Amino acid sequence: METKGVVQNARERVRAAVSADIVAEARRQLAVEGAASLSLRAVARQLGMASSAMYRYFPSRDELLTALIVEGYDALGDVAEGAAAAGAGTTAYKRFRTVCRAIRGWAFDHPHEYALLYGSPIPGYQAPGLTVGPASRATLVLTGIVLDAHRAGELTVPDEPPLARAVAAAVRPVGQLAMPGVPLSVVARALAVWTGLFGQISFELFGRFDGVVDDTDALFDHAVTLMAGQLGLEPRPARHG
Amino acid sequence: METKGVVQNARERVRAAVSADIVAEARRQLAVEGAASLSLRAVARQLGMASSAMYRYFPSRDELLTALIVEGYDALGDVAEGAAAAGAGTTAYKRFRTVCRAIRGWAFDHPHEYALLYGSPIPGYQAPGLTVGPASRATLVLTGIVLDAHRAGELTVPDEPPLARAVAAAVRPVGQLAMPGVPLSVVARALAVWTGLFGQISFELFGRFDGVVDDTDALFDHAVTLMAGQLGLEPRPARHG
DNA sequence: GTCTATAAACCGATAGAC
DNA sequence: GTCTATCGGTTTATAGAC
Repeated sequence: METKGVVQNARERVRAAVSADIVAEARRQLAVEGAASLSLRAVARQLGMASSAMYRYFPSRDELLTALIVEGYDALGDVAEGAAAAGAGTTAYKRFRTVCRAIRGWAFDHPHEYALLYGSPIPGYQAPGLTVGPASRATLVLTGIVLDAHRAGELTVPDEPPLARAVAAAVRPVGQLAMPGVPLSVVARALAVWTGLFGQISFELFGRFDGVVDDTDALFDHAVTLMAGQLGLEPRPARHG
Repeated sequence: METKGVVQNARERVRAAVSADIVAEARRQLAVEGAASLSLRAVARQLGMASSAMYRYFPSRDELLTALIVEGYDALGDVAEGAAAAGAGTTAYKRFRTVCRAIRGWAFDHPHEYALLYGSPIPGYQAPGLTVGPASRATLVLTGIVLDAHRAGELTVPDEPPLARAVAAAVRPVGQLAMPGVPLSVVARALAVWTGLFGQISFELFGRFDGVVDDTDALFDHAVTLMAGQLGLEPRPARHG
């Protein structure tokens, strides 16, 4: 029993190592070529393996893609969480800026991975359920800042007409899940900021600003300022109310 | 001379017709399969042509892609301009809503074409210069609304700290081009709204709201309301000042 | 300008020996 | 679990007859 256990552990370890090599090489190719032209054969070739050997590790190309997607979401999640942790103790406003900039930084360092996560869907590929956990990490960091700000009284609830009933119903579930206690109007704004942030990054990364705006660094910083304002996050926290 | 001219015209007409057929079929396939798997051969097969015959019309796959992109921008531009024209005479606020909804509607009717225009860049494909004209049509409709609102005094210039110098410098050129006379702070907000609009549509279309928000219709309408507010467009125009 | 034929690749996936 | 060999398909692009 003991021996078999050891062997099995050794085997599993080797298997895990090879599996990691495959994902690493796939990620390398993704970074160069993009997701569309990722192929099992090319990965196998580069690794000196037979293409058929891949199927012991990934039953299909889509499984490999899923692994890459999960890895990407986790990498981005790490970055976002790290930035938030580094900003612990400062204002929510400052933390928000830091996290936004960190997310953008990761996107620029890994453009193809970013495109894999937030760009066009890959035709014929359906993401399995296990991607939703890692996918929500970066988002939860942002909503967490809003939640913290609200609890700390650093959040100026905007003065606006009440939400239409359909809007309130639409945002209530995600609000209760990610920002319990935060007014639904702020939840709706947080969703708009969330899409705005990734819209900004995507526009930059996908070249939509080419020939329109040169200094996209400055533009991004200003966009983040506008987003913070939309959320009611002020540079100097308002008096607690 | 005359005869030759007629023949040449007839030839050109046939050529243009076949060329249009090719683009139409390619667009049909794009709608089903997505841009990544668009192939000259498949188009030829469906049209009953030899694959080699395609090269008389499009010297490479990229040229066909360019034709599709230009066609897509023009279709979206038509929709946006049509919506703006239909809203002529009403408030800028209303026109803005109508145009946003029209753009979203087109995107949902042509998801793959939208992805081609506003999704991940296609690896290895470089858009030639002649796409920038059609590409800017929809955008100019949006900036045109802001410009009109400003001229009509329907635009409440937001109360905010002055722009950082780098931001002002970054947005000045596009402001002078698309919204001459409009304060740069509003130009910057218009850019943010522009990215926010397409970010919202992309998030919806690419499934980023799946499991987060169900009623994306209501969410979109509310997002547009927030955007209008950001621009200083109010449902009831403020007193001219 | 359209055709056949072909070159020279590529792909995912599987069968079966070892 | 890795290999060879293969199936059955795909692609872009070109050559040359008609």
